[in-house]
Amino acid sequence: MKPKILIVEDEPSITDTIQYALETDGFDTVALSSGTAVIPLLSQDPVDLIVLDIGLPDINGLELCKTIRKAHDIPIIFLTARADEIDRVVGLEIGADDYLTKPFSPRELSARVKAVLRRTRRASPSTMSAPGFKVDESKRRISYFDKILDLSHYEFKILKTFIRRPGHVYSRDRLMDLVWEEPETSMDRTVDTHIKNIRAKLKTVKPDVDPIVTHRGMGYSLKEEL
Amino acid sequence: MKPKILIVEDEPSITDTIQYALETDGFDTVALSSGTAVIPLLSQDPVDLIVLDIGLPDINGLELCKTIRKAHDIPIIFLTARADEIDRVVGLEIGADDYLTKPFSPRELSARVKAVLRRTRRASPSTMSAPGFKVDESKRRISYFDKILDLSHYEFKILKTFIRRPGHVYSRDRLMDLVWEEPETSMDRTVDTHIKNIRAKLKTVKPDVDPIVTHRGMGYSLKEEL
DNA sequence: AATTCAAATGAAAAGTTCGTGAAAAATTGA
DNA sequence: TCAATTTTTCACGAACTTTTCATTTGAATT
Repeated sequence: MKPKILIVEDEPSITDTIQYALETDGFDTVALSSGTAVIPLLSQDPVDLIVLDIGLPDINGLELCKTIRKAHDIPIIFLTARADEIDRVVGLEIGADDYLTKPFSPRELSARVKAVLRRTRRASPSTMSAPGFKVDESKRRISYFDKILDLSHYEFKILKTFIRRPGHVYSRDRLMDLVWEEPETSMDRTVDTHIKNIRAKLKTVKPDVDPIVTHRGMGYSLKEEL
Repeated sequence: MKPKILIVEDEPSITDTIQYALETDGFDTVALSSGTAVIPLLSQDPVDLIVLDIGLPDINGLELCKTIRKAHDIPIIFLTARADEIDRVVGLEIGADDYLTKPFSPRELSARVKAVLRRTRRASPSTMSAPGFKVDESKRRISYFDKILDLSHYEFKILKTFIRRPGHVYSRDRLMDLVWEEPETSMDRTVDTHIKNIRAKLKTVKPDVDPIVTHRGMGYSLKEEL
């Protein structure tokens, strides 16, 4: 069962190099030279990881990433020519799983792919986990120290988002983007209130710890360890 | 630049074996026979990885691990005599980076050390580094000699700016431009005060050096080397 | 050594952001 | 439809951050 990697890159020479390196290291690969074809492909051909050039000519890579993330739970590694784009990519706005700045060695890319897969593999088979948490996607349930939480729709989605990347700091805006269908809706303390409710529910299980960390002026994250 | 490995193990024969194996493979080693000495040592002598026997007589290995993790961002490999302790170690509670059950071959340990170092070197995306600094953009954390700094929003951004270009001298105005959303609000000693606070926090980690250099009449920069 | 002036410092004031409870609005489902 | 539940809004106090300012320190120049 080789993992399948989708490469989205408009320059053939780079695509070739990557493809060769990844296949040598035991991956299956598919390559696309345009961003618009990604979504249609994903819906019929599941892949395990996407290597995405954000400097594509036909589409904004960041937007594409958002779109992918809306519907799929696939790790994404970014390629970028400009080092200063990195902040937005890796930081709050998008949440890439990793990135590489051109030029890079194919070997390095392959190593990153392996690392990201190793990291997310554990998480994927429908029970993702962070300290004490288990997510059962099919039953739409999250348990916390083996106690099933009674969560509302939004609470579930927010908590799932946190669990997917423990330690990652999500701004309120970013959470809105990820969790809400229509993120434009003006919000005041909406996210805060949901966090409050989630915290209250977690507290009934473990009264002495709060696994949700507030980062003043930045957002919230889940503790990586208790 | 050999990576330095700290070995915490109470049985001298094992310590010797490990030490020999690791040094043969090009690592620097330090050994401690008691757990209580670990924290004091870490604060003055940064190491790259810890090999920790959880069956130490003087201290609970799991607790020690937690304590280390509180303040430092160092990978840990566990040694244990009892295979059934492993579950708790590798599972959610602690998050060891790897483990070995006694008896093990020194060669095996050395291989694991290399693997963990390789993995963690790359693990966190976006770790820019300057002398002793690591920036994890996604977790909004900066560590200084592996100690995680507790920084406010502006402190984080200012320090990140410095780390991006060690040695580069930033005027107060330039810093304002780069870090503040609305730089028009020019005030007098604002930047100075933030620098003061950052310095204070860095000092708690390394009291004897000040990595921030003042350039009279010009601005501030970060030392390129300590 | 004296002078000068930028920088460091401590402390207080001003300004933000968060957590919270309660109530209003929207949604769901019987 | 109506009641129950979920989601959003809002206002307030507490906690924390940022800014201001007066004073001291200290480096460079004379």
